[in-house]
Amino acid sequence: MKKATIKDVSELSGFSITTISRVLNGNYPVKSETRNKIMQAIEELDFSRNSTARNLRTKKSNLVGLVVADINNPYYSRIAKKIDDGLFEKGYNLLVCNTDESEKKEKRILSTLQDKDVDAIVISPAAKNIEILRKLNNSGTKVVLIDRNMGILDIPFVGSDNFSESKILTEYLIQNGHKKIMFVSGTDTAVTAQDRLFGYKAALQENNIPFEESSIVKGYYKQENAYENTLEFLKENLSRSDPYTAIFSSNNLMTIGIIQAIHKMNLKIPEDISLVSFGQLDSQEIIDPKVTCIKQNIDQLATDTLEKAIESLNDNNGNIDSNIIRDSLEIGNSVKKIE
Amino acid sequence: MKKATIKDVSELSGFSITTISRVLNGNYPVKSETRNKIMQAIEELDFSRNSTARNLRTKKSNLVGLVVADINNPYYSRIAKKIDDGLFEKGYNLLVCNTDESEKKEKRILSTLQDKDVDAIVISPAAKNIEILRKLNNSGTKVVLIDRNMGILDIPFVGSDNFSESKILTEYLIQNGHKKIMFVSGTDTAVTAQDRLFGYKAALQENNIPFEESSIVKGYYKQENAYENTLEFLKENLSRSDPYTAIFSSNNLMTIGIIQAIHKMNLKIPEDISLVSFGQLDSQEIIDPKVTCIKQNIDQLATDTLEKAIESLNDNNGNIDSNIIRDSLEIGNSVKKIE
DNA sequence: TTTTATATAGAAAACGTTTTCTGTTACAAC
DNA sequence: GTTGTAACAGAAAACGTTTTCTATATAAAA
Repeated sequence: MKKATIKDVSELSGFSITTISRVLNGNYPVKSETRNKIMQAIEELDFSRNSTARNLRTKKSNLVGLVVADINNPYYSRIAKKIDDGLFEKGYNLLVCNTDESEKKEKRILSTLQDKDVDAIVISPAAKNIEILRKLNNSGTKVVLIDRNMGILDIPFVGSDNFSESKILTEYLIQNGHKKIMFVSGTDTAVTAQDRLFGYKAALQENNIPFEESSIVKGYYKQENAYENTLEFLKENLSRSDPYTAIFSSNNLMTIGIIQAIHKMNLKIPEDISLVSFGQLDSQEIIDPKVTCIKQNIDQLATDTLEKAIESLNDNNGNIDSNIIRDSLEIGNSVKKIE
Repeated sequence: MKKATIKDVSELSGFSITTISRVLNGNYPVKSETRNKIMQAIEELDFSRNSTARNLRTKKSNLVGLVVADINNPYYSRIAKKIDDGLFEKGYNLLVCNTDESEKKEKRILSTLQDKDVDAIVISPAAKNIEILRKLNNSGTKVVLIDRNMGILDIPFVGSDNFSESKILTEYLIQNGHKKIMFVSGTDTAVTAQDRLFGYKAALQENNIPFEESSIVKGYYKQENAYENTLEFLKENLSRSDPYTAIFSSNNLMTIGIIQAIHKMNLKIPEDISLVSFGQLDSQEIIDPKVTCIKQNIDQLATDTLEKAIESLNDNNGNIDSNIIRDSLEIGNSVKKIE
């Protein structure tokens, strides 16, 4: 059973292809009698437009690419959901792509998306593929950066003030008496990872606490890596003369890995070690312990991103404004006050 | 800066459009000298194929639609991730769509996907849009059902044996002395919801425990609904002469809502009330309490689904086999043994 | 030598739409 | 009456590919 085309509708109804198209698009006067006959033929043939042909002619795909590290991260899946909902209402569909934090994969994805003629790309860049993004943006594919601006200032961006918030989170630990704070870092190439580290360092410095390179454990924004490397770190920590008393996790996924590592070592939070997290855990309230964290305003982020995306799809005067989301410090019971 | 087309490559290199296409596709002999010159022109122009035009001609979109209730549910996002990874390697991209368990929205989505000429649809149907799915499948768009087979037997399916596993889970409660077991149900239209209910009923019956209609709380597979309705139920439960001692949650999301409701009532699990869940919670091990559940073998499900999808994309002899995933009963500490 | 196959390449058709031209007709304005 | 304008309709071009035909030169087979 082959799908009917406009031509079939034309033949059945006796009107030209042009007129069928006009009925479909409603952008040109058509006698209502004509329209009715055509509608009837459409009904009869169960016709619906082939959007590939349509896209070719109109140079619009009604496709938006969403490029994130991992759709399985609730942070991104919540964003995906909201954006998909909003765009679907506007007639767009979402093409979801996972970079796995790999620069190479991101390159391939962007190239694919360009070939697919997506109208816009919403991306949380894994790497500094700045030139590619800029080229896309200039060639008519609207780009919206989320979460990580990569220092690109001429493309609209929505995300957190990672530096300041990371500093606040670190200060909270310091206020509670912690001086030896281990830092589990994110992907080297991600700007957020750097900014969070800088925020941490700034807090130390302002409080005259020396920064040690050895405080940094690489977690690459991944639960698995955070688990393994934290576990190793904790083992060594046992034999230190001045052990670390707190851990700063750079994102939500790694926090889970870190908690697992702590459990594995039979340590208790916060009695044996304190923990704070940049980014909340999903269904925080049923997790033990309740982790003190920077609670990211994901709904706001998603809403703003959606708005920016739609805006850029509609008009062509590129609005380059950045949109900094205000997150909040949420106090849990994962930090012990020490002297 | 406009994107270069084959025509531009043709003009720059001096060869015909046909030959360019052949170099691109490598399906026809081309002198290596010619090829080199053309490759050079391609490089120079930074040319890449317009896949819309390509799709129109070849009648392939290299697009696969993934239709699920909510990509934000870790169950689905894990599946999405795995399928996306696998399909990307094969040159396909994933179009993610959320039905929100709405039959109407699902209809719109399927219609859109058909217009977009997707090569295949992987769907966990929200409603019994059987005819639509069948029509799609017959018209050349491969369909793979996941999680919910909707009683459609002529379309490949991958999912759990909801009836049996639900029965096992209920029996576990019964073995621990529970007789008054509240059941939080899923979406009425979803087959899984029915099967899980039937499994629960079967277990009661085999153990000579009368089934009461009032034991059922509607949760619609949504955290929010489960929270609210369970909360109400628990309030009433306080004043019962023979209070319910256990709760059976039909899926992972609702389990979270139920735990929240229990916490809200200042009740303790399992001391005050026992809880089992069909479907595990994400990062189970850091959640308090560890919920006894049917742990769904999501990786297996995703792998098998991917395999079936690729298989159906490649050849045309529709393999209709069902693929029942074996899940496991995972014992936590959320069930109290009573006399 | 003649035939047959093979490597190579281009012209043109085709995919299913939208859009640009062109052309009627009817009717108002002068 | 002519002219101008709006409503309506179709023919044909265009979007950027792939594929089918057709054609030439060369090499292998007869």
